[in-house]
Parts: sequence; structure tokens; C-alpha cells
Amino acid sequence: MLFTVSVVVQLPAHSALAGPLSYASAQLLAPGTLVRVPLGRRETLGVVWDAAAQHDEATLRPVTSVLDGIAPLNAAWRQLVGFAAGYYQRALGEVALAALPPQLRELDAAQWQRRLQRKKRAPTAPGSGDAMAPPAPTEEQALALARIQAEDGPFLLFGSTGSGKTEVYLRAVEEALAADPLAQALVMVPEINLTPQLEARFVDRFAPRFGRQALVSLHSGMTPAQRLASWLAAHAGPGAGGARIVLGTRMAVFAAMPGLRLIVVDEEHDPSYKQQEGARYSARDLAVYRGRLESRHSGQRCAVLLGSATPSLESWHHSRPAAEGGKYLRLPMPSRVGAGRLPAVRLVDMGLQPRNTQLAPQLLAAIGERIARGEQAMLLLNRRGYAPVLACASCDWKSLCPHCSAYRVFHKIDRSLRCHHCGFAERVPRACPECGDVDLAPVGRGTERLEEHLAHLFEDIQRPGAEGEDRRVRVLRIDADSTRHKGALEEQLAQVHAGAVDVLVGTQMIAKGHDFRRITLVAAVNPDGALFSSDFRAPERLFALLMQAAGRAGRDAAQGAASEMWVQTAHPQHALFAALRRHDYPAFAQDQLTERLQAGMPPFSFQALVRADARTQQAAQAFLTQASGAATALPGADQVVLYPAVPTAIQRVANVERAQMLVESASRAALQQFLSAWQTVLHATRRDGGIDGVLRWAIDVDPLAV
DNA sequence: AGCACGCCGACT
DNA sequence: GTCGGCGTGCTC
Repeated sequence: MLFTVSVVVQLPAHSALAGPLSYASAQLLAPGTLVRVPLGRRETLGVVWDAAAQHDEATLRPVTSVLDGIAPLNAAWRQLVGFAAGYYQRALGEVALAALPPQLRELDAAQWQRRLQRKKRAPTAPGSGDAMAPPAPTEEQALALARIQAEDGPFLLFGSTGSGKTEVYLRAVEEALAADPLAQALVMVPEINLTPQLEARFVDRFAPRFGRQALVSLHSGMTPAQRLASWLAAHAGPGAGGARIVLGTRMAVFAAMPGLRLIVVDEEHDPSYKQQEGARYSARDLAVYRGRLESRHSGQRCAVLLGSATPSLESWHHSRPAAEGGKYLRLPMPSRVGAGRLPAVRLVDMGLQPRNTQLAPQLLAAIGERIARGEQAMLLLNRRGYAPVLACASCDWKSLCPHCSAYRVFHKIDRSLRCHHCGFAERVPRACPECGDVDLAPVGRGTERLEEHLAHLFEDIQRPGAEGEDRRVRVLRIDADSTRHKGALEEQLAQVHAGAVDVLVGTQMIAKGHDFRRITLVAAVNPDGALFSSDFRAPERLFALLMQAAGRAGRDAAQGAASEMWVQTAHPQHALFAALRRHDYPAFAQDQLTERLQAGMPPFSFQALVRADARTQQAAQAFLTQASGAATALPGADQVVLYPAVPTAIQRVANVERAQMLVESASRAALQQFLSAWQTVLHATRRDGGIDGVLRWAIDVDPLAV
């Protein structure tokens, strides 16, 4: 007797085979079982999806092998994957297989057996249990924890920088795990860079009690073997000697965890939670959905805890009072732990400075004072390289990228012109390629140039120190360029912590999460770009960045009162800065939400973006226009607005022209219904629409940048 | 997506 | 005369 099983395999949505495939099997295979199946000429990993049917069809190819020793993926996991595939408009198999560790795909039956044998060693003994006593929770923390215990959530922990959100996470995890020996917790952070310090805190707290192997990490910086090991430990669960706590980046939202009872999303506003290729899911939104699913399937609550000092406007809006329709429970923690006060915000009106002033004299003086006192300053400039453009003084040549509609950035360190979009790099020409003039001048400023400028300004200043000691001012730059090599970021951060740096210059990567105790002055050098950006979320990101940066300063109680956040701006009267000055996120959010409501933008409407890549801009737009013309009668179309096709912000990247079309609706359900119907039309338009040179297209649901 | 098959240019 | 370019087409 042969059974028929349906199996999902990795095939992209635009292939003719979108759904599960049918195979024959001698055994009855439970849904969620991992199998290897033949597909065309190759063999591939698949997941059994539906319950087996009983009829035997002789025509079906048989399942090659079953990955035994690994429990079937449970119903909650399968439903999460199914939901994500539907919501983000991707093939089921693509999402399912992308959610599994890549190495699992590569192991054939024999290799899998060998790995199983190797893994059969005694589990490590739990620790001795003598952890350092954690600090007593503050009143605010205790109150937040009590509500997390007592209510359903999802929760939005709205805690200012330094209010001790991490301590709340630690205790919430502790309580969740204590309630049930089989319980598991998932804790997510936005960036790999932030995992080591989070890991350290969790290991300190939990390794003595549960053993080190009870904590595993999942992020793209790990080797394939490590990722597989972590994933298997999470999937095995505490009952089989596996993991109790999973720490990770957005990919961890898909970790198989049989006993999941708590999901924490730290810095929930961070754009890194949105995947930017393939299935463009939001790990934060999926976390909320997963919490509901896990609760429903297990009959026990799986709590979801989102945390931020500057929540996304979506989450903030969701956490309005329940009487007004709010679905999340807001838990405010306004105070800073340890009496460290938030820094005073000082706005420098750059309109009053001579044109092209890079650093205002009063800011320089303030930095000088900090250095003289042996304190540190941090300068933020969101532009790496020396100058964003190199231009000829006598003709109109500029350092345009030959492959993109963008300028190549001048990097003085290796005298190169580098395109930050396609990677194309060349040595800086000796003379203008157009007219031969040797006078090529950098236009605008990046971190390299700021670093150089500061070194020059402080050339003759001596920092305090003993006689005979090298007392020159030490400037360090940290950005994607300075940290390209493995371990470089850690090494540079260590220098800052050790006090071997007086002035730190960097991009936003230094504003996030790192705890610099000796920094007492933070300055945003040129943040104005975001004030009048065409991206309606730019102010939200700027506010979050500045608040987060301000939080870097004055963490040390002794210095807190004197620490400062400086902002150089040509628009000091802007409402964003007024709110920043008062550290008043709620006021800022209220302003923004009012604007969004009036303009009918998210969270008061729902959006999707269809992006098309083509050989010519004309083809990319024609494809979208034609597909939209054929969409008027589709279900949901009457509640959906299709905007005209437009070139993307950077119209050409690596010689590919890109266009996009915004789709908007006041109803999420209508948008969903429309998009899934429209997929067919888009496929057909690509296939036989008669437009040459269309390379690919993709839908981005809930896009972050429109 | 892979991985084939399938027809036209520069080389062991 | 072959090796190999990537253009269509199929995979339960």
C-alpha cells in the first residue's frame, strides 16, 4: 500500500508549480516531517505539508528518504510559514525552506545519518546554580512585569534609553521558563552587532541555572554548522535536552520551538526587522502573529513583548487605549535607572553660521572642554567615505557611476571612487576624464573627511595626562568601512571603552545599542536631510536615531547631569527638534500620527509596492502600467488605489532600470485579496504582455520606504 | 531557483 | 572539428 503525501519544496512563486507537490510513500508521514524528494534531475529537501491521502497512484515518484531523528515541525510553525507566504505574496515552499537552516538542505540521507551518530553524546550537566544575584527590579520594572504576568498582551514596553528594558526581558524570560520546565523563550535584536552583548547578559543570568547549552543564537553571522546546531537545539526543545532560550536576529522568528511561551522583540522600531529580499517579511509583525498562533495551538499563553524608547508609529498606534481600539498593551517606563539623567539637547542654528560651516565654533569648544576633562565625545554623520561626490572645477564632470544613476563616493584612504549601490570601484583619476583639468574637488562631507577635519582642528590641543606621555587628541572613526574585517568592530569598541579614544566619529551604527559610559557629548553633525525627505518615514527614523544617540550619553550617573546632545540644523524651530529637546516621544508621535491620518498614510492605510526590474525604464514602467490596466475587475480592486508607475529613488542600479507602483487600501483584507489575485495577472503580463526586457518583478507588502 | 537541452563563436 | 555562451522550458 502506498500513501500519497504532499510536500513543499523550494520553488519560486513564478514557477508554474506554486503549491505542494505529491509523492508516493510507503510509510504514513505526519505533516511537518522533513523528507528528501526527487525533483526533476536533482534531489531536494522538502517538508510534508498535508495529511496523507490513502489512494496509491502508480505514477507518482516516491519520497527518497525521511530525515528521522528530527521531530515533525509542529502545526504552529507550519501555520506561521503558511501565513507569511500568503501575506507577503510568496510561494509556500520558498518561505518554508528559507526558514530552515541552509545546511539541512545539503545533507543527503547518508550524511544526515552520520551527523545523527556524531550528536549522540551525553548532554552537558546543568550549571551549579550560583548565579550572581540580579539587581532588584525598580518600581517601574516591577509594575511592567506584573502586567506581563497578569494580562494577555501583546505588550509594548515603552522604556526610555537606560530605563532597564533588558532587565525586564531577563525577568520576563525567567518567569516564563520557571512556569513550565518545557517552556522556551525567543529574544530578537535588530542587528548581529548587538547579539554579543545581549548574549553576554543572558549567559550571565541563565547559564548557571540551565547550563550554557540551554542558550543558543541564530543569526547570519554564524557558520552553517553552528546555525544547524542551534536550530536543532531549538527544535528539540527542553524535553530532549535542547535549548530553552533562543537569541537572534529577524530570521529567528521562524525558529522551530515546540515550547514557545514568550517572544521578545527588542528595539521593535528598527527597520532591520524587515527583510529586504526574497520574502519581505517583518519579523516584528510575524512575532505578534506567531504569539497568537502558539497560544491557540498550545492552549497556554505565548506572550509577545515589543520594546523600544521610540516605538514604530504602527506599534505606538496599536498601543493606544483599548477603548479607542488599541490592541497592544502599553507599558511605560519613563525613568532612567541609577539617577543618570537624559542629556540636555542643544540646537545649533546653522543658518547663523557662515555657509559651509562643518562644525559650529560653540560645538567645537564644547568638544574641546570634554577632552580637557578626560571625557569622550561622539559625532554622528550618516555618510561614509570622504565626500559623496568628486567634481571637476572647470567643467561639469562629476563622479557619476557608469552603471547606476548615482554618484560614486570619494574614499580618500585608498584614493578610490566607489559606488555604494553596485560596488563598482576605481582609482581616483589624476585629471578630469572630460577636460583634463587636474583640479578635482570633493563636494560635501562624509565620515572620513570629518575625521580628518577633527584631527586637524585638535592638532595643537593637549589632552590631560602625565608629563612625557603622548597627549595628542585621539580621533577614531567607526563605520561600515572601518569595520569591514572580522573582529574590527569589537576591537574598535574596546578602544572606546578603554578610554583610548577622545572623539568618536561614525555613522548610525555607533548610535545603536552600544553602552559607552564615558561619552558625555553626542552631536548630530548634519541631520537635516531627513526633515524634508520624500520618504514619509524619514522623520520617524531621524527621531529614533537622535533619541537613541542621546541615550548613549550620560549613562554614568556621576556625569549624567552634565551630558549633552548637540544637533546642528538649519531648522531649529522644527517640531521634531522641539519634541527631541523635551525627550518627548509621545508628543512627536502624536504630531506624526495626525499628519499621517490627514494624508491617509500608514498606519491609517495599508500599502504594498510592486517593483519591476528591466533593461529599460520604459519597459519597467510599461510592464507595471499594463498589469495595472488589467487589474480593474479583480476582487478587492474597488477598495484599492493603484498609483502610476514611477522610477525608484535610484532609478538604475548595476545597469538595471527599476520602476515601482504603489498599491494602497484602507482595508488590509481588501489589499490582500487584491494582491493575491493580481499575482496571476502580473505573471501573465510578464509571460505574454509583449514587453521586451522585463527581468523580474516582486511585491513588497508593508514596505518601509515608498 | 536549478538544471537540462539547444543552437552559434574562439580554441585544445 | 569541440568547448561553451546563456536563451527557453520543466520539475509531483
